[in-house]
This record gives sequence, structure tokens and C-alpha cells, in this order.
Amino acid sequence: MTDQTECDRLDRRRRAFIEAARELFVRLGYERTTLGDIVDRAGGSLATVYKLFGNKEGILEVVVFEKASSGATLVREAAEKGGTPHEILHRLAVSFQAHFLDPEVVALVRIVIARSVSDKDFARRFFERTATRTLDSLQQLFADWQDRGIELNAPPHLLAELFLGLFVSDVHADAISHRVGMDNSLERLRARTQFFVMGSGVLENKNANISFEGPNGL
Amino acid sequence: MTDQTECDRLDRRRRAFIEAARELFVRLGYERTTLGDIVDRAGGSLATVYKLFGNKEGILEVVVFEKASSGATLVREAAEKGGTPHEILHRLAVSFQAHFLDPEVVALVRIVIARSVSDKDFARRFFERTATRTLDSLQQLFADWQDRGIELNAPPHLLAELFLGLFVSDVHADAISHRVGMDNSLERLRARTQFFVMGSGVLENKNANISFEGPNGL
DNA sequence: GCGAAGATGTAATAGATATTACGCTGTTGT
DNA sequence: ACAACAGCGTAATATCTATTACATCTTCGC
Repeated sequence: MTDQTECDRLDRRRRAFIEAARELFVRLGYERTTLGDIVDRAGGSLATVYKLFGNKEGILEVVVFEKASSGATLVREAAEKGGTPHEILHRLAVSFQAHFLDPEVVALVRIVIARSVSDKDFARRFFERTATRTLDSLQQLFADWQDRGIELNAPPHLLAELFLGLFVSDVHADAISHRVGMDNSLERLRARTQFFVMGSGVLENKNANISFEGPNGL
Repeated sequence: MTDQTECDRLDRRRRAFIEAARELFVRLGYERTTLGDIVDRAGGSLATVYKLFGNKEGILEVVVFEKASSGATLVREAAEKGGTPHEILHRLAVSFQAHFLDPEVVALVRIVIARSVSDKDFARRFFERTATRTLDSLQQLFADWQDRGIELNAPPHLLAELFLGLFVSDVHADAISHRVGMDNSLERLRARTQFFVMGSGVLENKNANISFEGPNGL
């Protein structure tokens, strides 16, 4: 038994199951997707599914947490490019919108919410790895700005909640209404960034240019 | 057959079924609640459930739409009391928070989202009767203010979305995380209202006092 | 009290699907 | 080429629950 080839073969199977499961979960939801469906689509056999994932929950766990990333990376990237706070916030808004409103992400959120009733721990872990981390990293960002002398109207953690809330409320609407009359125009996004800039008090620091000289542990 | 007493008897049964179903749906979710559970808790019999509601979906429909009210009434009430826009918005924030974060409402939202995958129309109707109506009525409010000479930073419909979003994002967080570390303090609410007041530009109209002399079709 | 309409409780039906068991097949390393 | 073994396909199991059917019991006007 050459471990390498074995591992590859199984790994390919594993990938196939995961892709198929994601596709189906997204389209039909968790409950309505049967293990039979997954096997039909991925090839292979039920026995292998059970060997690899233990049970149906096991596959869901893998599918969800593979896709569930926090926005921390996006925050870092937007901040690293520098510019005025307003510019940074707008960049961030663009990438947040793209990330959170990705139909696959929304579909997985639906599934997590549905499961959260019977498996609170699962949902809590999901929340932790997505929202909580993103909030922390936003809070860091605002705290950094404050340290650099930018005046803010509210404590960083409140601003973090408010900024993220701008997008979460859209995710929620999308999760329920399945994008009826959803407007994702750049205009709308700009208006929201503008609104946040005014509300947070960042506006008054219009000329502050964030560059990278100070110690920056973000 | 005296229609009245018959009607009363059936009605009492109907109420009992609805209450029991709501209690169970909220606690266990829709899928995990069996019609047997409902009958056990409400008394009566399966046959009567089918006579009254047709099938399991029928009960869900009634339970959900009985509880799903729009915030339009809250908007009207808050506006009618008058005061500065800031005061009105704060009153509104208080009642919105109480309404949207009611655990039963959140639980029903979870159910609607879960069902939205297989029954988009159901979810769309829910969205229509809650979010859309509330948005319309907020938009009205802001448009009225504008007509009375209050300057706003953004068009009324955008402000309506943003104001409602302040609460929807909390509902979403609650729906997933089941209130771990949720802060519903009045301080936080005040900060949010303040934030909105700044962002919307209502602040600059600090002295405007909304009274009721003009035609007001809200 | 009586009789009929309607409610009740129980049990049968029927279909779905997670999970397990098992014999078969193709691959792999020698 | 071959022996061992991992994955395959199928079928059986076992349970669960919406829905229907039916015989019995209540209720209520008369």
C-alpha cells in the first residue's frame, strides 16, 4: 500500500463529494438533499461517504466551514493599500459586498440558520469564525485610526458593528427574499459608505492620509 | 345546528392548535415539530387539524402571518407624538428593538428563512408584509420631513433602508448566534440613533420641531 | 332524554431516507 | 500474473411522520 497514491485517490473522492454536496446543499438546502443525491452526482458510493465523513452532519460541517471565512483578510487588504479613511472604507465596502452577497455564501447562511435551532453549537461556531472575527478586525482598524489621531464619534467596537451591519442587513434581506428587487449598484454602495463616514465622524478628518510608518500590528 | 356555538367550539379548538403550534415551532423548529406533538399539546385530534388547516403547511402559514406584522404602526405612533426628529427617531428605535428582537419573532424568522429554500413564495410574502411595508412607511416619514424643510444627506428610501438595517443586522446576529453576548442596553441604542442622526444629516436641523399642522397622510 | 352532526382517538397507509451489511470489481505493488 | 485490499453498487433495515380511514363518543338543539 503506497500511502501517497491511496491518499490521492481518496482525496479526489473526498473533493468530489464535497463539491457535489455544496452544490446540492446550496440549491436544495440541507434537509432536502439526500445522501443518495450526493452519491449520484459525485460518483462513488454511500459506503465511502460514511467512511470519509461519518454521517450526513459530517459532510455539512466540512462544506460549511470550508466556505465560511471571516472578512479579516479583506479588512487587512483594504487597509494596506492606504489612502484616506474614506477611501479605505469604500474599498472595504466593495469587497464586503462581493463577499457577503455571494449567492453561495447566502445559501450557506440560510442552512446554518435553519440548523441553528436544533444545533446551537454549530451555529455559534459559524458565527464565531465569521462575524466575530470580522468584527474584531474592524474594531482593530478603527482603534488604530484613533491612535493615529483621527477623531471618531463612537467607540471602535460600536463602529465595527455598525459598519458590518451595513452589509449584514443586506444578507438578511437576501436570505429571506431571494433577491427580489435587490439593488447592488455602486451608487447605493457609495451612498452607504458616505453615510457611514458622516455618522462615524471620520468626515472631519478628511485630510488624514493613512500611510505606513507606525507600528501596525493589524 | 346553531352556527354560533359550533363556530365558538371550533374557534376555541383552532386557537388551541395555533398556540400549541407556535409554541412548538418556536422551540423545535418547523420540521422537527410533528403534528402529533401539536395534537398532544393542544388536545383534540389529528382529524380536526386537517379539517381546520388542510395540512401541516396550512398551520405554519397561519402561525407565521398572525405574528408577522410590519413596523408601520410603530412608525406612525412614534411620529404622532411629535418632537424633534432626533427624539422621534429615538422613540422609534426603542420600539423597533423591542419588536424585532422579541425571541418569538426571531424564531419565526429562522423558520421562514429555512423554508425559503423550498418555498420562495412563502418567504417573499413574509418579506413583503414585514420589511417592505416597514420600509415604505419609514420612507414616507423621511419624505414628509423633507417636505417640511428638513435637509437630508440621502434620498428617503436609502435612509429608510439604513435605519431599518440598524435593527435587521441585530436580528440576523441573533438568528444565528442565539444571543451569545448580545448587548441590548439603552446606551448602545442611543449610540446607534446618534449615529444615524449624524449620518443622515438630521443633526443640522436640531431645532426643527415636528408638530401636526400640515396635511399628513402617513 | 333523543338523535344527528361533528369531534375524538386509534390505527392503518405510504413514502421517504439515514444508516448498515455484504458480495463484487478494479487497482496496486510485488 | 497474482494476491490483497480499497472502493463500488445494491439491497436490506429501521424509523419516522404526514396523511387518511373509521369506529366511537360528545355536544347541543329540540
